Amino acid sequence: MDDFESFEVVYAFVRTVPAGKVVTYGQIAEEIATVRLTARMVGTAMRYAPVDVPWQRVVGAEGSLPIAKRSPEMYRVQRDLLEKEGVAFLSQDSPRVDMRRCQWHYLEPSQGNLFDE
DNA sequence: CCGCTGACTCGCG
DNA sequence: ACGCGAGCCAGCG
Repeated sequence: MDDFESFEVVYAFVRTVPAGKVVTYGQIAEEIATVRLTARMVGTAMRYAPVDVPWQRVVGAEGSLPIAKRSPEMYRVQRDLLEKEGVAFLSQDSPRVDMRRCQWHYLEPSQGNLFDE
């Protein structure tokens, strides 16, 4: 899988996501305007991500972990990595990241301080 | 060129 | 809340 030159921009983007924060597949596809991407393609890019790319910080819409359906082992790995970096999950059984606290925004989230915490 | 395949997402029952 | 089907589009045989 060395033909995915366009995936480099995706990897570069993911490398900017700080530990403890996450972004979604759709968000990446949306925020990278230099190349046309779909969430599915971002998924493929993550599957073949180089070792220096924190792939675990890319999650599904609403904080889900889409890999869970295809591979329970990978789900466990991703969840462990995220919890180790301090990412909060909504509950033990529900595999959902607390997006309100952990989603990382490349652009300004908005001008208003939302609910804060 | 055609058809199938996804670390996805959204809308509907 | 949850499964299902449809849309998505670059790669690959």
